[in-house]
Amino acid sequence: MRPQKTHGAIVVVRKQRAGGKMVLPRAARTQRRTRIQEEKEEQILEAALEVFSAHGFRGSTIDQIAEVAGMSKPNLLYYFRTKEAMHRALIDRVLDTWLDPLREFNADGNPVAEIRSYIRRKLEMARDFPRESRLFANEVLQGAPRIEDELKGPLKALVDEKAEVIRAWAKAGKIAKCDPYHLIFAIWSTTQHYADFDVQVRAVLGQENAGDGRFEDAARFLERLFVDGLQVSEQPSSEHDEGE
Amino acid sequence: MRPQKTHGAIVVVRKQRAGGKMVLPRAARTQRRTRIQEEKEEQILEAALEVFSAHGFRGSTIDQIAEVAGMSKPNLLYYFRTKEAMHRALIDRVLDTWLDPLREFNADGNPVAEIRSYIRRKLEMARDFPRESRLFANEVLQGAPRIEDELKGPLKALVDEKAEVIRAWAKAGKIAKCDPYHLIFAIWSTTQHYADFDVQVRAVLGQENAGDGRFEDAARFLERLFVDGLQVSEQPSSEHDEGE
DNA sequence: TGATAATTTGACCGGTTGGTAAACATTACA
DNA sequence: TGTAATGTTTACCAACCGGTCAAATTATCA
Repeated sequence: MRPQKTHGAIVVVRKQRAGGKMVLPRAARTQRRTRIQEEKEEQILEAALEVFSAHGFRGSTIDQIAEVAGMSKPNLLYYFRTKEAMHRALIDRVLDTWLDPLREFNADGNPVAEIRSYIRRKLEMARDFPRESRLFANEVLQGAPRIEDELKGPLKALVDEKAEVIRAWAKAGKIAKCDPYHLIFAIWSTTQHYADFDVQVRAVLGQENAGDGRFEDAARFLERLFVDGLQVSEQPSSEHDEGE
Repeated sequence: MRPQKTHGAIVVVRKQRAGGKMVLPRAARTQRRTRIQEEKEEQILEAALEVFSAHGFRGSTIDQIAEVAGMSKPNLLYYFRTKEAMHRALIDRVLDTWLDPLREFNADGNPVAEIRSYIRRKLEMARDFPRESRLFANEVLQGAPRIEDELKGPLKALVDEKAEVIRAWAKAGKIAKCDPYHLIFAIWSTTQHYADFDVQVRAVLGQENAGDGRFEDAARFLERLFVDGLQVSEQPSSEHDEGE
C-alpha cells in the first residue's frame, strides 16, 4: 500500500481562474458547499488523474473519466463545467505537491547532503506518485499549452531562487563549479525518468526485477553519480562498496 | 539549417507487420513501386512525424497530417491504410536512427571518452531531432501500447549488450563500479530532457537564452557531471576551467 | 412530513474523426 | 496517341465526443 497524500487546496473549484470565461459549474452555485460536493469532486479529480496521466489531455475523454469515477458524464459536468476545467483543477491541486521537494531545498544545510536528499525525495515521488509525474510530462511534452503561465511564473521563480543557492555553494567551494540550472534539470530528468518512462525501464530491465528494487538501485546509482561521478576515486568511501 | 538525416529503410510500406490484419494499402498493390509512391510516402511520413511528435497518437488527426503534407485525407489513406499504419511505419523508420549512438558505443575505446562521446552525440540528437525524441517519449509515456515489442526485443537486446561492456569496464577498474543499466538510463534521461521538455527548459531559463546556447551549457555540465560528479576535485583538469 | 434545494440521469445535438466508395484526373508505356 | 495503370478528390457514413436540457430522484431541514 502506497502513501496517499492528502492535498491541501480544498476550495479549488469554486473560484474559476482568471482569463477564462469565468462561468461557474452548477454545483458551485448552491447556497453552501455540501458534503456531497466535497466527496464527488474528490472522486472526479482522482479519476481524472488516472485518465489524464495515462492518455494526455486530448487523448482522454469525459466518458472515460466518468467510468473510472463511477458516475455519469452529465454528473461530472455538474461539478466541472468543461473537460478543461477538470484538467485545470487537477493541475492546480497537484503542482504544489509536486514542487514541495524543491522548496525544502535548504540553503543552510550541507550541500552534498541537501542534493542527496533532494534526489532521494524526487525518486520517492517518482515511485509513489507516478501519475502526477506523467500528468506534467504529458502536458510539457506537448508544448504545455495549458500550463505555460505556471512554468514561466511560479516554477521559474522557485528554480531561480534555488539556483542562486547552488551558485553560492559553488562559489564558496562547497561543491564543484557547475551550472545550477542544468544541475536541477539533471536531477529532475534522471528521477522522473523512472515514473515517465516506467514501461521502457521495465522492458529493458526484464521482468526478473519486477518489484520496486529498481528504485533502490537507481537511488544508489544516482547518489553516487551526482556526488562522485564515474571517475575511479582513489579512496572509495566504504559505504558505497557494500552494495556490490 | 539543421542536418537532414536521410533514413535507411525504403521498402517499409509494402510489407505490413505480422500480428495485424495484413491488408495492404492500395498504393502497395500496384505492379511496381513508382517514383510518386516514393515521394508521397516520404512527404506523408515527414508530416506524420511533425504531428504525432507534437500531439501523440490519439491527439493527432489524419486531417492534420494531411494538411501538413499538403494533400487530401483520402489521398493519405491511399498510401497508408490506417492512421495506425502511418504511426507504425514512422516508428519503424525512426527507431534505427534513434539507436545509432548507442550502437556506436565501442568496447575497445577509452571508457571515459566513449561515455563522453555518447553523451555528446545524444545531446546533438536532442538538438537536431527533437521531434523523433518526442515521438518516442509520447509513446512510452502513454504505456507504449504500439511499440511494446520493440522495447522488449531489439532495444533490450542492444542495451543488454552495451551494459555488459560497461560492466566489464567497471570490473577492470577503468570506471567506478556502478549499475550499467541505470547509467544508460541516466544518460538517456538527461540528454533527451532537452528535447522532450524543451518548453519547460526554455521557460525556466528565460528568453535571454533564446539561441542554442543551452545545449552547449548542458554539454559542459553533463560531461563534468558524469565524469567528475559534484565533489570538489583536488586538482581540476585544466580544460574544464576554460569555460567559466 | 412536506417543501425546497441539491443531485443524477437519459435523451439529445452539432461538430469531429477515421475510414470508404466511386467518379474523375493523370501518368506511363506500348 | 491511345489505353490501361496509377493517382486524386468529392461526397459520404457511422461512431465518437464535448456539452446541454429537462425531467426525475434524492437529500436537507423547518
